[in-house]
Amino acid sequence: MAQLSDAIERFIKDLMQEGAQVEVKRNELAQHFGCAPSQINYVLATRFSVDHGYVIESRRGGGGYVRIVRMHSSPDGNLLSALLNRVGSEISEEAAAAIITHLYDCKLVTVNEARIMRAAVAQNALALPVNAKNVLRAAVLRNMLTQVFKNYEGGDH
Amino acid sequence: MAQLSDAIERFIKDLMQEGAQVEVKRNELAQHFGCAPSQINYVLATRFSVDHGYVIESRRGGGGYVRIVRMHSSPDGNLLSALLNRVGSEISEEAAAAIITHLYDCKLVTVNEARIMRAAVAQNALALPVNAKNVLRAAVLRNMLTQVFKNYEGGDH
DNA sequence: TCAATTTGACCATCTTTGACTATTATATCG
DNA sequence: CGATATAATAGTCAAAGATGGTCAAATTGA
Repeated sequence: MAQLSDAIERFIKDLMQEGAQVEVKRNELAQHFGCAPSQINYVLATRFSVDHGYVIESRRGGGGYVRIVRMHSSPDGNLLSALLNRVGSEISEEAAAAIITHLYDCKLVTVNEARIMRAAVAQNALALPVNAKNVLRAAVLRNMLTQVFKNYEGGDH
Repeated sequence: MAQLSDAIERFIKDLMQEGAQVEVKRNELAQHFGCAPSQINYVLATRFSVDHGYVIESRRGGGGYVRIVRMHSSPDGNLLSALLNRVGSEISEEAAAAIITHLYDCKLVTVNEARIMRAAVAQNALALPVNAKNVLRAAVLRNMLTQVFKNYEGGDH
């Protein structure tokens, strides 16, 4: 069997031929392939993860959707994964600041963006026991990093 | 399927093109879209809340109306304290996002900065029980807000 | 056998509708 | 004229509908 997941992956990538993002209805797609809706999530999780260079956005309820966004794939293609990896599950304020500065040095963020990011992961932003702070800081930083690498073409929000 | 709520939101915003306020008849609007009158209230509540920068005024009875007023805030020193106040000790992701969008509308942050900020306060950035998330989110947001206003006064780009 | 895939039951969130309530203007009655 | 009934609006809230998400068990293919 030609691997359902592969077929769905192919289908989505074809849809993305032009444009860095595509929007689908989970249920419609599932019906198109005659499979369980959650199969779609499986494909997204295994073939369109951040490590694969994609970000998924979705919305539930009436008029819901699933949007697959392809991130920059320039020389910085692997940088995100590398950085996310480096951040890991917890990180100190200093290390976080260093990573942010690195982003700035690479011209991936502006001075102001860097400042905002540092503010988000500063000690006093996290009112918790220190070790917990590091876990939290890592989560916040990972989220911001992913955002920085997103590629919205002409997108607006 | 064109998302009734989105269509109504669009319609109202188009009406507001010129002018900071617009007045409509709830029932007429509902009839125009062929929906229940309370649908209008839903749209107003979810897309024209105070956090989104709007205020709703209305009057019942004969000649009744619903007036949507866009708040305008100047980037003066009071806005920061107003916002910090609004954030308080805890805040939901939606409210935080709305505040950030407001900053963007006021040209106090760029699109990218706004995106980074939203990412920093997103649900999945905070791996904790929900109520704790709100407290944390408030702290992170307050820190970023303060930073944004520092940039503004320091003026440096 | 084992890892990848597929499915299904149950959960979370957003939207739409409708029944019931509250308020205000206008017509009517004494 | 003043009190009251009636009509015209808008508001609330909870249930139903429409999507998407999660997780673990079942299945499959190498």
